[in-house]
Amino acid sequence: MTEIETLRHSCAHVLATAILRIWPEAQFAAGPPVENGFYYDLDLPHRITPEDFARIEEEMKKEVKANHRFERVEVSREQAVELARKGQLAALSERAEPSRFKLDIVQNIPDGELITLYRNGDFTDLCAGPHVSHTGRIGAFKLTHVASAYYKGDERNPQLQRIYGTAFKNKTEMDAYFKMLEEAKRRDHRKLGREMELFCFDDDVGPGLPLWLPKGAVLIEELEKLAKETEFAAGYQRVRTPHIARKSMYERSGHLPYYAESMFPPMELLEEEEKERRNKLTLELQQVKEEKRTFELTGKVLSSLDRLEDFNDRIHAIEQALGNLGSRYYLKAMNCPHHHKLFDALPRSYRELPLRLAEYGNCYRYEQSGELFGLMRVRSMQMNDAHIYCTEEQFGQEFNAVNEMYLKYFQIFGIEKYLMRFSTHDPEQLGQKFVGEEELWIKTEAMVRDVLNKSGINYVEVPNEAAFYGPKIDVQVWSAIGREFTIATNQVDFAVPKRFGLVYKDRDNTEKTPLCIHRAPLGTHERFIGFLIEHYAGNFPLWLAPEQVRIMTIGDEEALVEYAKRVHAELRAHEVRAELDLSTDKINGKIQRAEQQKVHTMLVIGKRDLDAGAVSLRLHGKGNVGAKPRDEAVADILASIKERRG
RNA sequence: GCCAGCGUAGCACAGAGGUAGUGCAAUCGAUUCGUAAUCGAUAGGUCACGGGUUCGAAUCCCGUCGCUGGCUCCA
Repeated sequence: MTEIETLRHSCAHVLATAILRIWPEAQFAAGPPVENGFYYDLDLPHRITPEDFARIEEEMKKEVKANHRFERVEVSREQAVELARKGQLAALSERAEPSRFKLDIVQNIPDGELITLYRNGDFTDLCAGPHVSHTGRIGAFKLTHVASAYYKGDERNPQLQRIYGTAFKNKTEMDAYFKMLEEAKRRDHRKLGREMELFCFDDDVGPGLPLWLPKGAVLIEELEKLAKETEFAAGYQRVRTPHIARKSMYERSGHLPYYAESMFPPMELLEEEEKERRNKLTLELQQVKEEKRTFELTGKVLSSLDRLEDFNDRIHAIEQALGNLGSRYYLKAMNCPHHHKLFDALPRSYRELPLRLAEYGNCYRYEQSGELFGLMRVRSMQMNDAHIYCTEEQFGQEFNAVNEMYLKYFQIFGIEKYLMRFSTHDPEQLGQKFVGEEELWIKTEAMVRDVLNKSGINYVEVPNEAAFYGPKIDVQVWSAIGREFTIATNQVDFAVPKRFGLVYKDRDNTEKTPLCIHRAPLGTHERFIGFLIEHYAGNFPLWLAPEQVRIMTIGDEEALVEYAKRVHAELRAHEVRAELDLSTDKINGKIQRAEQQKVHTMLVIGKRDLDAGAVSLRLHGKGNVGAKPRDEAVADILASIKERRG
């Protein structure tokens, strides 16, 4: 535990002490330090609200001022259990009620582990420590919010009240922290998205379904352009698939019923014609089954079928046709099955591999309402998806190429703070959580690890987190307000192609099942753009900026306006997103507005510029950078856009 | 989905039982200006929605929807 964590952990004890002074009946569960502070979970009939904070903080101040020593006491398990039963853990003094959660926690401490208590003043808690020496060491603290949390994080357990707070060595550090939080809030993509008119939500459309305004659509189109160029150069082929598919496909893929809850409920269609067909098929099925029974019992052949397998095949075919009747269509929650179908649409040869099918696919996932979060967690998303079908021999190289593509993108966007999380299988759970292909697991994981090590990327390996069909790499980033998100993913799949019966004809004329790499380096437009808004604080580089150039005149003399219009037309002819501000505001007002709207480049044109055939250049956030000949300025802008520079 | 808080004009906010207010943005007019706000006028609201209490509800109560902070979840 770091020094600051220790301090915050101690503050959690002080919080518990204060709460007990006000509500002696409070029952405490766990109170650890967390990333920017600490919390304590408690059960209390009174619902604590932010209005109570002042009162609680008042009591906490008294504890800090009293400067009690944190005293460490080692006890045996029996002693700890006894104290919990007597209600003396996470408590001020003896009380009738046992310390319920502490009792449970004590009983779950593994044998042989040292059990310690910590005392500050008349408060005693079960705690492994460490703590600061005295409560007075807590220089500054503040309760921040109250939330609820399931005991031990398990949905089946009761919900407790969780009080969050933060603490620092001194007030200066705490003030700096809250200032930083304010700064982060200014970057919040939800706020900037509204202010910059990038996207919006509408109650009639539905929660988690973002609508992209023209300026946001620009970001989407630019990212797609980048992806298409990059993927074209890397040998990908673009495909397009529908947004819906029949239930049968998701049964085959294995996504149903496991993921049905995360999918929008199906659309059910059963038209007259289909009803008739259902009756016909049902009759036929009965007939074939009867014939099969007769065949089994007597060996007599009543139809064209004359082998048991033929009967079974026929029955299976009818059942399948029936299953597709009265069609249930699902909105796709992932693109892979559709792409698998495209792989399967043509006979494939080893000569075609690796086959890389790419699409910005629209997916729909019915995320829990409480999970929705701006653009970062939505219900409709446009995914930078592609599936690479390859042989085992090709896998290492393909996976590495994908990885390099990630790094290329990160470089373009200047993304430095990220973490690659390599999720692997758990040998204990083969055949249950993970497909039972031990050799392939070990082999592909070794290949992935090798790629990661060779590229020198910082990564952590997380066992037991892989997809059921193979190991994966998730790229984690953090939003302005500190939430962690997977921004991109790269997964190996050696199971689903088999379920789809995907095969290619190999050199030796045998049919083989390809490996599949699922990859989405730019994740979804929604999350990626949400992240970029915060990453750039809305100040997009020129090539991405929704409004790249704004031309504004000083005054509205006819010759000036003509000149400005010519510059404007020239830029637009080169597909530069340039706008013209011919309003009657003073130049200061025009600049103010353009700065607030985060227009990347401002071309100020006054009489001096007109006479010199120049334009005065101003860059958002950087101020006036001086005049330049008009041709030079235009050429610079075009070059910067082409090279995707700032 | 669960717990809690919040929904007032496009945006940021005020009003806390007696019939709706400010700033910015918008619209119209005047202003002609060299790098972050020229002046004036006008318009804009079923106070999220539905029900209840009351002589009277934006305000109090209940329900629904949405948002926010957490928890759970995240192929």
